[in-house]
Amino acid sequence: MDLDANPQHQDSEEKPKGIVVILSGAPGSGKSTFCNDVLSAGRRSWVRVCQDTIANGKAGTKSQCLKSAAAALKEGKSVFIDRCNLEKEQRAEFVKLGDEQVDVHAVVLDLPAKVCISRSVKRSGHEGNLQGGKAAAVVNRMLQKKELPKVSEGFSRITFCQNENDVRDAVKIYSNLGQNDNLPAGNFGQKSPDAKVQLGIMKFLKKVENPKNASNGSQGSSPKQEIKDKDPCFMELENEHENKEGIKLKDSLVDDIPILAFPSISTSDFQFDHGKASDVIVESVIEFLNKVDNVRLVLVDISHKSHMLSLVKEKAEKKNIDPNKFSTLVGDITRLCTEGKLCCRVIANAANWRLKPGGGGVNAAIFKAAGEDLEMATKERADTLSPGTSVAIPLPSTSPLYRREGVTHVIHVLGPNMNPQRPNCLKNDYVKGCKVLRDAYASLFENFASITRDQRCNEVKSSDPRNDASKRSSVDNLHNDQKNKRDGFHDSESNKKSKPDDNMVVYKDKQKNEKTAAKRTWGSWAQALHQMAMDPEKHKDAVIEIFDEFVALNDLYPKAKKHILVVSRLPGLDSIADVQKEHLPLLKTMHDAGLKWAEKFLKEDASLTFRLGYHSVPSMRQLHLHVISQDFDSPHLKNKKHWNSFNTLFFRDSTDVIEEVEKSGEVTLNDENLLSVELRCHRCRSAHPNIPRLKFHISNCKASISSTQRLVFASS
DNA sequence: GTTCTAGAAC
DNA sequence: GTTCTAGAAC
Repeated sequence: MDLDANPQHQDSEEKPKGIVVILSGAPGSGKSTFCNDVLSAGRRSWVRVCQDTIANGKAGTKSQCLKSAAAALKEGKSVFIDRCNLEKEQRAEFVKLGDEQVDVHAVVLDLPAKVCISRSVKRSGHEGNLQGGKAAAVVNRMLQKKELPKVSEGFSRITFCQNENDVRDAVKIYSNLGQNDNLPAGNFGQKSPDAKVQLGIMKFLKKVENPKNASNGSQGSSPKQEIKDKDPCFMELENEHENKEGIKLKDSLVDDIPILAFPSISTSDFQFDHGKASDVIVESVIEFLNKVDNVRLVLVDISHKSHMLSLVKEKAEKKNIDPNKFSTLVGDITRLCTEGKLCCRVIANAANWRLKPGGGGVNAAIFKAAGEDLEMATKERADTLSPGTSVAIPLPSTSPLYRREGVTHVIHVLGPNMNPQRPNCLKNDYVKGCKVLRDAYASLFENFASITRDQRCNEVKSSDPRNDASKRSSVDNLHNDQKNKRDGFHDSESNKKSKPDDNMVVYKDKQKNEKTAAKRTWGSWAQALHQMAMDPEKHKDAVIEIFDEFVALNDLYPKAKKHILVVSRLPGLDSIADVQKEHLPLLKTMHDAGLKWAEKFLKEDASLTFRLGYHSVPSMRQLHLHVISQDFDSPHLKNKKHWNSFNTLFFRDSTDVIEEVEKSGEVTLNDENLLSVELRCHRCRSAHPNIPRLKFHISNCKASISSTQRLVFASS
């Protein structure tokens, strides 16, 4: 059902409606190209109102744009508003151009930050004159304030484009629009509100957003108002220095709302009517959200053109369901976290009654992604499932779905079957069908609620060891804040708090022993640390301290002003993957040694900040703790892998490692895929297209480092 | 882990 | 043409 691709002809009696299309996108997102492409198709009389050129080819004001747009509409033309329009407030005046005769659309060019930055940086002679090195900073800052348009702002149609293909499709749709055509209303192509980059910062900025601006109620055109009226491109350039310190990450931006991602039940292979199913989903969601606070539900479908998603989204909007509590999301439910869309601990599976892998669709995908662990864990809990019920399966931490995505529970749900080819077909009995489907969702949500209750309970219990850790040293100003990560980007770590039951611990230990039996092999170049640890006397040049349990040495290729390694001397303990409970005293000794060095360096230079931790998958053999200052000011930091190995969850803070081993006897390690994620500043989380630009940025960024990391500062 | 370098990206 | 990345070899 390609609702959005087919223009609808208006009744010839009716006067054709005008359209205002408000483009929304960062510099470099392709707004001007979009307009020009549509204009050149020439099927409708369009006017492009561009703030960058409105004053005789030069930049003008918002009110000039409004005037010009209104005039064009009066002449029966349709209008593109070509300015960034990233924030609701910046769009509001333009939305008011709409009336019975004029529809207001939004086209959101929500392309990856990296793409916009690269384009902005390289462009020359762009009308807005946003070029060169400042572009990256500007684009990042603008994206942090991004508020995606909503129908409730007054748009009749919103088209979201997340990549070039989406843009091409949208251009096609508007290009094909004749003077007497209009387009169906609604949202098209939207991802979850969480899918955007830098959500954490955005949320924070919203929360504390400049109290000084809040009082801006003046109607006249004060100098302040004039700046406000300018397109943010300009504002950012003019105010860049003032704004530079504007970003401060705070604990308050962290939210820890349990999320359930679930597929639509019964509407795929079981052929349940989509209209009825979407009603049931929306009603069930409302009922659940009325009972339970502080949870989020996300309906997920892998297809961009999902009929179910658009139906549900439309109905949810009509019912005014808070989009923060319930939303729809296009994505692979088995890869939501690694795809950067959503990190949730609990996912639902549209299961079959035998609770067996295979078939197709979501069921096959989830069983495949979770591996044998899920099959075994499922078998322990249930053999079959009746329609209208669900069963929650705790996922063993050895499951790839747990390790990679942070999923702690899979809830199998069985809905009603309307497919005569499958068992227990209800033969079109939708009275019964709807009831069973309602029961299925109610059972699913109830299971989810009970899991979150358990997890919350365990989180309270688990807070103690951390306090112990912080008592270990006077300089150990470790932040014992919530561990939840701010950006939802690779958030698996915060998911590891659920306390497994005793059976699970036994099971996990067994798996671990099997795993350690197959040791990894190390190349010749990976032996250097091992050799130094075994025979430190021979390496006096690098070694700075020798004890029975460990040696400390200067990293041969330091990635920051101060970067040392504390290397264990225990034979056979090659990496953090080999660590078990018996190694806890060693880990603590190494941590204390690392802290002592950090303290020493801080006495020499109090401006430094340190982090102590391990690489999830080290390149060098022999367990070693990195003690590294957070300036990352070093010519040896040359590539993406270097950066990401210290600035993603690939780097495991020593304190967290100790805590996890104390609790569960092993450490959660994160995937090497993290080494290739996009480059982000460790302070303000802005994205950068390449290493040289990132390094330039971090040399200037003054934002404070996230307190979710275990930092060591100078004690004052 | 680094170095070297082809070729992609700019 | 220059910059930057990523894969192979060590």
